[in-house]
Amino acid sequence: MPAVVNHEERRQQIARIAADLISSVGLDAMTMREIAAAAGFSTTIVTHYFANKRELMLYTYRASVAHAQARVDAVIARDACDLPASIEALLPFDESSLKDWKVFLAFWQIAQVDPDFAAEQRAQAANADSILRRVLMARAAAGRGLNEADVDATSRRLLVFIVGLAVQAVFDTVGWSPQAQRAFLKSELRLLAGAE
Amino acid sequence: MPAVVNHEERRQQIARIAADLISSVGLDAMTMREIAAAAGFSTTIVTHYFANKRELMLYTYRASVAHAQARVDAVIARDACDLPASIEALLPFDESSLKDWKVFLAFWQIAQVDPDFAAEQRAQAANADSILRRVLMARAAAGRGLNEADVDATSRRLLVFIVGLAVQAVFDTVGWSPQAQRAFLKSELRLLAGAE
Amino acid sequence: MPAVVNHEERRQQIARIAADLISSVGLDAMTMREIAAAAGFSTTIVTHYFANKRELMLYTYRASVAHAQARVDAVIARDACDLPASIEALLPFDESSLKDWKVFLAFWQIAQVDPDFAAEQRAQAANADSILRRVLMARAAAGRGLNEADVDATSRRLLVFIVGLAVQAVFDTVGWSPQAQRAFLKSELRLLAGAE
Amino acid sequence: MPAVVNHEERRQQIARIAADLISSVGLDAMTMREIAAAAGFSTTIVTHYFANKRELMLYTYRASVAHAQARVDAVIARDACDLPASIEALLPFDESSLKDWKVFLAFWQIAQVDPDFAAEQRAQAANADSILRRVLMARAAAGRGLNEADVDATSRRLLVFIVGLAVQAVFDTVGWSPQAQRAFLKSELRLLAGAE
DNA sequence: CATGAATGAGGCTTCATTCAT
DNA sequence: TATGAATGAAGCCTCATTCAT
Repeated sequence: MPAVVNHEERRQQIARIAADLISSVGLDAMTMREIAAAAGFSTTIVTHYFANKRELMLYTYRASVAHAQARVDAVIARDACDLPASIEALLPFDESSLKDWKVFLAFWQIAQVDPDFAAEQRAQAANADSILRRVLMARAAAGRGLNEADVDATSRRLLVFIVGLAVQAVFDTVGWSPQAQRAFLKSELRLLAGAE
Repeated sequence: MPAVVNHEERRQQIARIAADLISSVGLDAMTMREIAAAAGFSTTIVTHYFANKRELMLYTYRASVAHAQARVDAVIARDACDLPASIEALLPFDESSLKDWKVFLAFWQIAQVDPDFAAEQRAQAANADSILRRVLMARAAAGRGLNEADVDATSRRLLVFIVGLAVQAVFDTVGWSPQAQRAFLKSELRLLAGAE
Repeated sequence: MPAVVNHEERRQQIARIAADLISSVGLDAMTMREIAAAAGFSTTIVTHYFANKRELMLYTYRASVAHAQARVDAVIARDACDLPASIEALLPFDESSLKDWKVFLAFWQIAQVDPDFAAEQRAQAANADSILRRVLMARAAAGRGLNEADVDATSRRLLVFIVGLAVQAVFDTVGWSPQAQRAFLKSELRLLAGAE
Repeated sequence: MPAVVNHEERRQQIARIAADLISSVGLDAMTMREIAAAAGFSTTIVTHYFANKRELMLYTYRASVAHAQARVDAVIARDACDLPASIEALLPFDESSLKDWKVFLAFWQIAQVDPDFAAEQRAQAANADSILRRVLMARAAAGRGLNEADVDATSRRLLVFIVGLAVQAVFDTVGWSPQAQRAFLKSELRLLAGAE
């Protein structure tokens, strides 16, 4: 009997290490060798679980996107109308989400010139947008907040807000502490509410 | 007397080529060889004008920042109170500014782990903020728009808005045409004006 | 299981090739490429077994020192009092020892400015000295030759003699044939014996 | 009228700088660039005075040999029979002669594989030998010391002694201070005198 | 006489990858 | 499944040298 190894689990483990390296030493320093060393494996094993470095990177990118998705899913499962919490789930509020954003930024560089990574980026944006829209619709249906006609524009505004804030927070974790982000978010939402 | 060549001019020429390569084939594909080939020079000449690839990259980054600065300076020289035009000057409205933003995004990946590039990023953010504040102050002094007390919060909001919008525009030039950006900006400014 | 290759053996094989190149075409012409070509391998394999060219050079230096050590050890194992044979084992008497001396001379240039190579040179000198002292002491104990009080001065004299002769022999293999070296050594030892 | 520059003087100046670099940072680090920088000149000027780096190196080698020659000439001019002083003039007794020996050792590496440098090395050895012979002959003629029949063997012995001692002194300037060298030389000469 | 510009060759090293075991 | 061996491509950089001024 061969050694029992959960294939998908291993891929996730490797991708997690890759993400750690990206956020700690940068995308350029994330070499196959470094990943293998950090995992305690031989170099060849990475090739065994991923055909390419490219595939590994795509997998890592998608994994980070999935993390964000999971975070916001958990919020919505609790309260489908909780807009502030949904947005917070998408922002770099804790170490884990900050790492994901660092991965995002790192891959944006590739997404500019690589169709597959660009598609992934687009999918991520579309997904975030649909999440926001769903929450906004739920709120509209519940009579809380704006009417359905403004959902489109508002979700778009919020996405721009989220991306802009997250980028700044990545580079200035001190100035953009969770509290600072929350306060800023609150004022933003107040502004939007007042606009109605 | 040696051959007459403007040293600084050559550096700019090389940096321009580097920026072109970054925005067209990506930062990773921007090799010394590629730059030299694109310039029609030998590989060694790049080292002749830049001690390192690192120095060349820093120079290229700073040059792109300077472009944006020059654009907004031109606007302010015309009318120090023109907030919409100032912001447009900072957004990826044309091919030239779009290229600059692509360079920014590319270097963000490095800025995450390299202190010098991080400093450059911070300087850029601080500079954009001070520009926005100056315009806002001028407007306040002219009695147009908000009072001075809100300048801080507003400039911060605008910067987040600009970054968030620019990032999206880089990845979706079709959806975020200049017209779309301008319309979005107008609604944003209206929102802010209504908030007073 | 991986391909069966004795790691240490390979390193020795590569170092031997390096030494061959040094003595045939010179230290400067001993490039990684040349080594790989001479070994019939790809360039990268040298890096596979040695982290640096520097490490490879140090290893090569040490290997040559070890050769000399092994030669003299063999002599002493046969007869711990055989001073002439011990000295001959340290001189460039045959092709093999001549090659070692060429390697020594080549690395002396580096030892002048590099601490690690300088340390290696010092260790080699100290080692040769201790060998000579041991033989001299054994002879004194056996009642053959000088008394113990003169061991220090004599070993020092012999070392100077060996180095001076070897250097000349390296540059004039014709004038300093093994026979010539042996005759010269004999007269030197007679001189020392007469001095008692 | 062109600028008055003594061609030969310039060559010597450059060679002196080259020798300084060799003894301070090593032969490998003695690049044309470094020489030019140390001289305060442009790189091209070195090429202007020396066709090749090779020519410059040969010139530097010969200059160092000439230094030693000059030192011993001065001694002989004072007293053609002063054997100890003649030998001291050939040993690394002061900073200047030590630097020359460092240059010698550095070029030995090249002399092993380059005919021209090898010829230079041979010429140097022959020259030192003839110097020693001349002094020994003068002493024999003056009735001081050995008879003419032993001149050949003795000069050869002394040359081996000088080279062996100098090499050690280069690597151990502390252990082989001028005093230590002088003492060692005195005992060597006594040994030779006693052998008669 | 002297310069900076420009070149081409080649150096070491690193990387992702494939192969044989 | 997992390994170390081995490869080839490509990276940056340095050097000595030549050219035009």
